[in-house]
Amino acid sequence: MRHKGKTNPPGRIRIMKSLSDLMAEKDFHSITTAEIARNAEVTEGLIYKYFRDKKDLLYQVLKEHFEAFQKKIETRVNETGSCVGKLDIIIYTSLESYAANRVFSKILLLEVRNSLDFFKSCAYEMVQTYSRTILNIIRQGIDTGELKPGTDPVVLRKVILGAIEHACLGEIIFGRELDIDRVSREISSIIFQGVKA
Amino acid sequence: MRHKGKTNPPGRIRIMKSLSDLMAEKDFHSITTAEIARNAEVTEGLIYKYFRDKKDLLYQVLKEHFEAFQKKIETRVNETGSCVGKLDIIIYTSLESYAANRVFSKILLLEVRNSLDFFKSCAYEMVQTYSRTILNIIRQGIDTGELKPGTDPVVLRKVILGAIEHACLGEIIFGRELDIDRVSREISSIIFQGVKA
DNA sequence: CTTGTAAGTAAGTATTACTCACCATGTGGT
DNA sequence: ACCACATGGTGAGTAATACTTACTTACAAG
Repeated sequence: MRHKGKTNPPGRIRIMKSLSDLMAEKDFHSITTAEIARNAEVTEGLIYKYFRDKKDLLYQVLKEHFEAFQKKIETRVNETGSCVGKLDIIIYTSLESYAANRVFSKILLLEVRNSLDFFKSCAYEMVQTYSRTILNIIRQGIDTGELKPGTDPVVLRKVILGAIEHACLGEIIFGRELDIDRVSREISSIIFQGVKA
Repeated sequence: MRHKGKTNPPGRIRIMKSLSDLMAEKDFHSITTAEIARNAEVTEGLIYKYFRDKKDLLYQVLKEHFEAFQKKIETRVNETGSCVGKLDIIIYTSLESYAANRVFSKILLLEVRNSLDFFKSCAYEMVQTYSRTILNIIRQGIDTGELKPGTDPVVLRKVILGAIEHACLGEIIFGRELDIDRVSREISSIIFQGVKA
């Protein structure tokens, strides 16, 4: 019989912590269930009491992280009224968050995408929330006339999200440094002012 | 003893074709070597005669697709002299290529990234070539004054690549339709003219 | 006191990527 | 002609891994 999710027993917490820790060292695929269990000081079987499978465990760990991230975004965004300012903040905060938390960034940008399961998971719901936040700000900006009328909000969001993610890729993959201030300013400038002379 | 790569025997071709076909149906991780072999009508052992491991096979399949793509980009780009025009073409051709070849796109955008091995593979070399092509065009555009002076070429490239990739994600993952003409025009407009009113 | 259920265990099992020893067929050198 | 040897291919392994199942213990409510 599987767990119903009504309580949060110590074993479950230890397992999630264990995976979270192990991910700092190596990538998800090369972490074994045996290792997770050993590290959490529980038996392998217990993992499957609380999680459908290894991926499900990953998604739940990810979800926790996203919730914290989303909260930070929302409080910061409310510090300004301007739409362009809000988007600036999102770009900056996202880069900052990716840089400060490489483990999760690596998982999000490189690891989870390979399975369609992710896009049905609770973790992906958090991504959608984040994504929707951006879309709402854009729509608002078009309404208030801050952004060019006729701009396609969905495409603009894609450009913003794509820019953010791609900007971090080099750092995540090769461990390169990222000048958050400069790069986020540059991205904002390109998207808001354009690059054509 | 492993294969030296001097010839291209039928078994090898069948194996690559087999994986390529299977990828249209499911994701790489859930395709088994047994399945690949059965589908190619060879034995499992033969796979390891021609490929170091399962991933190596994947990379070689990817590389083949990428070579064709790169050729198309290069001939089209040379049809115009303007830098903005060249970048327009790259955006359009990339979207078109992603849309026309979903299997290849799925591998590139979702599957290969999860392993650091990819970034040392022959397939990644093709990505770098593509990436460098864009960078050179941008640099040229700044020199000729077509693009704003002071633009960071590397960041601009990140924005362009990110926009292209993110634009295709929805289609690849959820099988949604993509209006290539409209979206590529919109991306170009955002990046070149900006969105600030 | 009993009944039910949640927490946790221990010993599997099926599957999977990968290996290795072997066979068959040409092909070139002496 | 005969040997050496590389190439193309086989099939029966093996170790490791994700996941299962049957079980025990603890304990709270009625």
